[in-house]
Amino acid sequence: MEKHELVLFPSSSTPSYASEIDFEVAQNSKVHVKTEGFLRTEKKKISSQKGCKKEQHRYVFETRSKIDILDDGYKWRKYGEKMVKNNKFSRSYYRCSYEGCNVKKQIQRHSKDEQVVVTTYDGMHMHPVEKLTESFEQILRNFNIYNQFYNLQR
DNA sequence: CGAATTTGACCGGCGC
DNA sequence: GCGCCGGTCAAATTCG
Repeated sequence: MEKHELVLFPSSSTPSYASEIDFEVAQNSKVHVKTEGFLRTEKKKISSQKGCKKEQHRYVFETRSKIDILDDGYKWRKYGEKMVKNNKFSRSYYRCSYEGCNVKKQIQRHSKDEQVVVTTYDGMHMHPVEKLTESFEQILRNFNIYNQFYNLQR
């Protein structure tokens, strides 16, 4: 059985909650999801609005998979790529191409284990997904559940 | 030919 | 203040 590993972890030191889920995304393909309070809010200055600070959500997950680029159902437009220090792989910057949607994500490979892809999401989509790939439909569904759960708790 | 990507320039925050 | 570092812009280029 081919096993993917999907690990959600907080970027802040204080996780809001933790959970662990196993589910199958396809026949003979299981995904193990480890969640340790993956959402945090952060104050971010928006340059266009002087001094105005905006709360943004951020969550990060690592995926060990043969697949390099994870298709999460959203349409992304690449806008940058940068070599990061102490990492032999570059980091890619994407923005959600849905009109008015300000969600961004970064993708980079783990410096130690090059089989691990680290994906960082900034912001939350306030519009429906445009497409769903079969293998990641349930992952997405879990994301949405987590987002709703988190919003209810605040 | 319009849209997406590539890639060096640019910019702002932060540490020294 | 200056230079490094990470993030973004945008012109050129490639792609569909």
